[in-house]
Amino acid sequence: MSSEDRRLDVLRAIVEDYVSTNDPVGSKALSERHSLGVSPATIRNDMAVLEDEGYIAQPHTSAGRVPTDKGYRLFVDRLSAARPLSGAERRAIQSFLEGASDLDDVLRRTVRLLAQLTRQVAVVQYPILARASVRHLEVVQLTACRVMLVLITDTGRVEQRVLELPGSLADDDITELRRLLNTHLQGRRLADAHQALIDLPDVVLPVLRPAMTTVVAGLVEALVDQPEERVVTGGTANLTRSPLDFPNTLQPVLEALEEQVVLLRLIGEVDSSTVLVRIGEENLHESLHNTSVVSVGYGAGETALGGLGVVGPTRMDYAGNMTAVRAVARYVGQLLAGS
Amino acid sequence: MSSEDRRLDVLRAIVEDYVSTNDPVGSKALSERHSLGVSPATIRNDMAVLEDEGYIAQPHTSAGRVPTDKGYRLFVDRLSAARPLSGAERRAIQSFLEGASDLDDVLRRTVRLLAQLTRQVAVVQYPILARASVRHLEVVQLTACRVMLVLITDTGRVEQRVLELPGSLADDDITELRRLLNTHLQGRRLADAHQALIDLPDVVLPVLRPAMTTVVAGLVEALVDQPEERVVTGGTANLTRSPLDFPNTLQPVLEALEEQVVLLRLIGEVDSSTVLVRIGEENLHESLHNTSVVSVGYGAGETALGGLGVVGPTRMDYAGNMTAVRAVARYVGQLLAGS
DNA sequence: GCTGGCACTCAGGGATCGGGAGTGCCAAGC
DNA sequence: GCTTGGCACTCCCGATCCCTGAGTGCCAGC
Repeated sequence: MSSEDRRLDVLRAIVEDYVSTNDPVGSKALSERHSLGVSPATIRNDMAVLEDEGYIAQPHTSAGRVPTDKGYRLFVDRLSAARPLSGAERRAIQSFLEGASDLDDVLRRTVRLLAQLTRQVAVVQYPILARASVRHLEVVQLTACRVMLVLITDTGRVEQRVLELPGSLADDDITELRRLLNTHLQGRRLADAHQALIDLPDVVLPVLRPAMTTVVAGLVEALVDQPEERVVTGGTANLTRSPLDFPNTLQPVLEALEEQVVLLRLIGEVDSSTVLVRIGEENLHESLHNTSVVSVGYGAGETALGGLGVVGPTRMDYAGNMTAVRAVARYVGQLLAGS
Repeated sequence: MSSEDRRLDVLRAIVEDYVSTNDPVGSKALSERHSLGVSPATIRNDMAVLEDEGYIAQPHTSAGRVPTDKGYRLFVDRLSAARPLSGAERRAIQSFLEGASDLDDVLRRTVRLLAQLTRQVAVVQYPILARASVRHLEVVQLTACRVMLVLITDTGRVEQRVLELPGSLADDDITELRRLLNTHLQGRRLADAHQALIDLPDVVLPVLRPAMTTVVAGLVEALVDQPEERVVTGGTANLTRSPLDFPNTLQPVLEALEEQVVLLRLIGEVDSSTVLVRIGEENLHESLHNTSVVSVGYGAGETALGGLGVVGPTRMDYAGNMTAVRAVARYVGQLLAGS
């Protein structure tokens, strides 16, 4: 084992100890708790090097060392074998998710499960509209010239939208509208639906044309141009578990977690199915500079249906959380693909 | 002015000062900041009486006085004229709520608005299903023997439910099912729909009977027996604004606020349109024993469509919050009635 | 390159102490 | 009989000080 390797071991040990105790860790304690095979003095030398390289820091002179963001980053990158799920966890996941009826229910359970498994704040994104395809499009007349469009996707999402029509429509017209929309859109991916929608007003009876134009405009705007992505969060109470992690910075974190936009950027950037870890200042949003985010895409195929993940202090159990996030994503992916 | 009246004035002054400063308030400071027309010594005597009667308490000997739950209660009960909304607030409400498209949007904006106006945690309940009536019921076929029921109510709620049918159905059967359900249910209140539903399988062609029975059972269970009520919350970051209010008790409060059940009991018990205030231990849920809840029903008619309110420290601006909650409820009521 | 020894540095935790705000009580006054 | 000024008393809070102990960096020896 080269001295380089041992230094990495020391870093790993520091991270592990610090994560579990929340105290700056010193050379003596390290040599006692881990069998590194060298004396505290040697560890001290290694620590000095690690500090020079920016992987650890000491809060004040004569205190132990604490991993920096860069240190956590190296630790995470070096994380080789993911800890497998325990049987209990496996059962927990299954029993938690089975029996869910609709999409809302599935995601609510998922976020709860994830928060419970990781003891962090959990965030789950609804299946991305753009990547879903149309299962059904319902047109419900509210008043003479107001209709509600209800879109149902193959991922189970139900989106509604109220539109004001230029003129009043009869029942038959509504039926015709519905029929046309469905024959042209059913099975199509929303991302590809734009052209089909644009062409629709031309194939319609002149009487219906103004209405159809409005409906198409509404659909394009609401579902293609600015598709409304949604997320659910849970377990925010976990942020307060160790008050030391967020001395005075809890408020901005909570505020950030209430912003759908922020969360979407946090969780929704996952393309593939590899777990993504953002540590401390790697997060773009300033309020989250002392949090870490572990996220992954879920979905059956190669492109993710959506993302999910957890947010917590940089001092978190990365290995455990990565395993949990990955496992939950797989289960949810199967569940949603099967429905 | 009797001495009894003056004591109430003293109590009011104590509450006001304590709410704004968060410091136990003493007799001298009180006589300086309020023109009570008597000397500190007299105020001390009144305070002694108020303490005997349990309206105020001192954290420790030789400290100022702090209102007790009972004191806040008396203060709130004595609150006569509600402070009118300022023009700015009025405009804020209108601009915040206008332009909302669908129900989700309205409620999201409402909760945000309420949190912003009161600087507390805001909770808004979705219109209660049982008090809504059916606008449309859609049946969407997922696979040969799985259908998704989508209920749209007159309050704009869209509820989905996936059902497993006993046998496979053809397209025509689905259409017939949909037609039957809608002709029998449209316009009916969900609370009254039970009987109509039960009778449905009998008026249907024998081929459809098993499917109809399943659908009816599903509907009855999901929408009448255990209607799924929902709430949205916002502004939880406000809980951390004054860390002194929840020294170590923030976690249980956050946990309680994540429980739909707890929130529903908190907000959903409003029947009329009078503002309800729950102070400290008046709240049934133990974790909320040092919070106060201000809630009211919203809705156009005499029976509330749902409830909304705010949760905050017992040391809150009751008058202001009651006004804000009442005003927002009125606007939301109008908005939902008009759609 | 590892190790034991040693001097040095501070953060954190009592212990001490004084100031100041607040109280309760009492006797005098309107 | 209420109100008021005076006065002794209480005790929280913040500042100060000290000291202990964990931890470090460096150096000489193996």
